[in-house]
Amino acid sequence: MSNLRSGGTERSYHHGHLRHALVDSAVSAARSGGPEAVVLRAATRKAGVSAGAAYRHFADRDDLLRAVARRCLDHMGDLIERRLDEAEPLPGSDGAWRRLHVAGRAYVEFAINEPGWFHTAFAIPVEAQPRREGGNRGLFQILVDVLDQLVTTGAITPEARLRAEYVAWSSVHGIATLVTGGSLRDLPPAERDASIDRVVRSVTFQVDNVGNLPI
Amino acid sequence: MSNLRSGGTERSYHHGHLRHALVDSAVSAARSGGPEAVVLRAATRKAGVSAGAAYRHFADRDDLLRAVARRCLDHMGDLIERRLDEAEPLPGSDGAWRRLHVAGRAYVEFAINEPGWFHTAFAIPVEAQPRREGGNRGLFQILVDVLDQLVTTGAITPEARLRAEYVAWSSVHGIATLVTGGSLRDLPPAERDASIDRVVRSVTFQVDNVGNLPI
DNA sequence: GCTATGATGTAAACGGTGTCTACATTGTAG
DNA sequence: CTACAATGTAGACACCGTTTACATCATAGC
Repeated sequence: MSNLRSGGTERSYHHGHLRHALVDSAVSAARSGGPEAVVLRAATRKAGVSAGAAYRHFADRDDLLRAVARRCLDHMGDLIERRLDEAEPLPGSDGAWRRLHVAGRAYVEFAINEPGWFHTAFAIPVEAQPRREGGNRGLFQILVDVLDQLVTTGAITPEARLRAEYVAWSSVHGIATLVTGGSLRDLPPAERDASIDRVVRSVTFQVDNVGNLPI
Repeated sequence: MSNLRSGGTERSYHHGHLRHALVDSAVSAARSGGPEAVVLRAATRKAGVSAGAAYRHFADRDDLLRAVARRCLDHMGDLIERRLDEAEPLPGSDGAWRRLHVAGRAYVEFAINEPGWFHTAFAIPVEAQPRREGGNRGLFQILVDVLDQLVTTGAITPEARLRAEYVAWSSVHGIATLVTGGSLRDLPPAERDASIDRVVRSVTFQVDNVGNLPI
């Protein structure tokens, strides 16, 4: 199986799809080992190619890591879109609230089921890419759309909409990182799930209430 | 300055405070370079000692990183305690809310002013250590105490207190990570600060409101 | 069809890293 | 004073990212 293309045909001097093969291999490694597991030489080895060959397709290791992170973000977006599609379509503001809730739960669900990919997705900054053919909208855009629906359905005021992305995202991203490898990684599963539920539910109040503190 | 103790005295075969020296050096490196900058060999070099010497004091590199992370957490706790001490002491529930707010702001303040230390603090899981002589209470305990005061002052019900740690911590930790090196790292400072403010303020509503969603 | 050229892969090296092993030196308990 | 445990050294090993000079290939233009 070494030195063969994934198809199984004997390969000649040129690989043909090396860039893709390297990313595939690194994505697979990141799934179980996180960002630290994406290592250039290992990827080239699995592709049956010399180490230097990688530099025909990536400027450096970070460049590969960025490509891997993009794929992880894609997987994440895919799951969230899928969960949104599965959600029962409630009319009006109820539906909008429901979608915010579903998206938040899916975000944490991905982090828990694919911690390696989740950590890799945020291990390196990656500029927003234009929407790919058949790809999802991207994490941030999904969130923006869901929040916009809260306004159009009259669930919240335009004032509450202001910077609501950051509020919602912070909560969900925070609990996801703390629970997967962070300081809360050893929480018993039941307590962990209850905490996630509490946090995701609380996003509602966070987004809905805007204004000055009483003090 | 090489091969000399920090005091300046010529050192003999034994260093005397090597463990401390290595941690100091690594903490200093982490301040500007984050967790990736804590490298064993560099630390031993700066201590004027051979690479292997480190293994008399640390099981491996992660063991050193853990020690560094603890110091970073200490620094974080110190700042938060300081900010809490500086806060004007309001009576009753107003004071309790104020303290929650101040602690949250201090948390993000540390992350922004010391991103290297902040990321190092959470780069590796570190078990809660018993309170050190003269040290702070530890991040989590500070939060617990602040939230308990919300109950004792009657600001929130015991029901709302349940798992409030996770709610408050998630928001604040989330915005801190997103804004320092995360996906929101390029936010213009004004927008960034406004977002932080919005998030920290929203913690109030998050903690205060508990119950089922309308849907 | 032949060939110049750019794209892609190779081989070998470099410096850096974490880690181990066998050995040297030193403080200290008995 | 001496045996021993603690601590530091020297040198090796495998691995990593990265660079350089060179080999092979696809193909555009004659």
